[in-house]
Amino acid sequence: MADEKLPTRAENFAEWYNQLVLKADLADYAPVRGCMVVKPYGWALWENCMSALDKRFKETGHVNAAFPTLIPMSFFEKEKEHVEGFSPELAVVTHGGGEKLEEPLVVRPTSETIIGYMYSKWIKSWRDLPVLINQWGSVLRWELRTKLFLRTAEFYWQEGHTAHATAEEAKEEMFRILDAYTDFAVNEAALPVIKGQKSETERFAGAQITTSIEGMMQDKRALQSATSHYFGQNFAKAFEIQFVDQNNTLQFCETTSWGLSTRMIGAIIMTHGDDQGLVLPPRLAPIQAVIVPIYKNDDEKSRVMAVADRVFMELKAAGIRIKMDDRENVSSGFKFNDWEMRGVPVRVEIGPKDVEKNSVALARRDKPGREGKSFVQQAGLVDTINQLLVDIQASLLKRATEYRDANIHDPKDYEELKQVVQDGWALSYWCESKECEAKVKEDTKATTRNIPFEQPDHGGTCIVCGKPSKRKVYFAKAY
RNA sequence: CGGGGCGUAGCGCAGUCCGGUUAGCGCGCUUGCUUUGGGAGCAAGAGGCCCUGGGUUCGAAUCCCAGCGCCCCGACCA
Repeated sequence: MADEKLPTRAENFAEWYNQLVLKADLADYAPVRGCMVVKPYGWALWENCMSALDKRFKETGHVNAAFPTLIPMSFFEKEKEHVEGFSPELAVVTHGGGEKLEEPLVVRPTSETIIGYMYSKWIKSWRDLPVLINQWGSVLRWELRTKLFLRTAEFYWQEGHTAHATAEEAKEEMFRILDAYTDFAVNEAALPVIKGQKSETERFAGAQITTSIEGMMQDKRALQSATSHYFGQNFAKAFEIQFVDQNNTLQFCETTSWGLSTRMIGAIIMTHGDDQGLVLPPRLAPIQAVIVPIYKNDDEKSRVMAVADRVFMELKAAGIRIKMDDRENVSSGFKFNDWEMRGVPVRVEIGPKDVEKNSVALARRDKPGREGKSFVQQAGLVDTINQLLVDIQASLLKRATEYRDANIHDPKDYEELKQVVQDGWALSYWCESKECEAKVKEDTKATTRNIPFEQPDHGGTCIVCGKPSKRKVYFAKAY
């Protein structure tokens, strides 16, 4: 329950975030270091993310399945880059049933290996392709520094794994999913993310191409919100995923994988939240509107509740996710603050005055104080609230987009780049050499986020070394 | 793994330097009454292996030794 105020975002953004997650009742710390418990309210938000994404996966021909949590250790040694990338953060099971295991088992940090192994058994012919499987589950990475939702040891996500006959098809798949992620982020979560390709240093262990969507948080740090990878034949060769093509020739498959995690919830919090607490986009909010009935005595209570109950039934019947706050032991003022902390988009206040005037008071979460309050007729309330939810969704996206654009800079030279990435992003030409990338990181702690697909129609010169450069890249400090 | 901080009621802390009867405070919780349009008030209650183990002492939350755990800042990462 929201029992006291948050630090302001300006005061201490990190602490604002930590306390908000707990006070909005999204999650709690688990007894194991770095692990979190996702509480019912947080899980309801994740469920809404899941169904919006799952719908998009199904629409593009994907099916769900479930692969095991435990993976033989030897699987990780089959792909060189993959093992280098993941071995430091593996959790390993060495005993079972009271006996030491012959081969240690890894708690999956990601499932390319086990799924690759299974695909090698399932795929024989070009007729078996493509295989388009997704799984919803959790994975475990022994992270050294954790933060609720942004980086926990165990986290919930979906991971899609696909196998194709040709490189073209596999790359198309990677982009198709990246587009689905972007559509979800923009139109469901109201996050104006940027699509692009990761640099060689930043890409996934074992991938040939990694693409990502990147969002700007209110502290102007970047958050990689989802990734989609093209592996070429790397995993197919490591796990012998082969098929006979139409010319009766044995070929290796081309594979992809892609994932979006509960980290998305962190992105929503840090993009839309304000000093009063969470602000949820209506399309994903577990509760879209809450009714707070206000009364002084039994007589008022019976009159107010008659109206409140009727309004509740109407809104519910119209498909609005509605909650009645009929708690008797806390004041109205407390309830207002409590629901603001939890980010409910619309609050419906109904008191004796409203009963008399056939009105209700509406408060929209995206606009604080008096500005967000309006007094409307009970008649037509379903339409009024539906419209308000649409408005809020749009205004959150607009606000976040304007904020992002206002904080992306085009520095003139390297000196200016060093300055702007301290409190914003730079979009600059880069020669794509590791040396220049490393220099920026060394000097500023900013890394390349991605090379956006939208590029100017002409090249330029690298902001670091001055050599000719074809494409611009985003530099930013990241989570 | 380096640097810093901290383990005392469900949560947040004081008390520890300088050992001494019954270990406090705020919030929360329980019960009752009054309240309720922006975080209510009063009253009465419940709730403690003072992180663990060992030592010093007539006596340890307090001093000493060892261990465990957590948080923050770095290196590593969705």
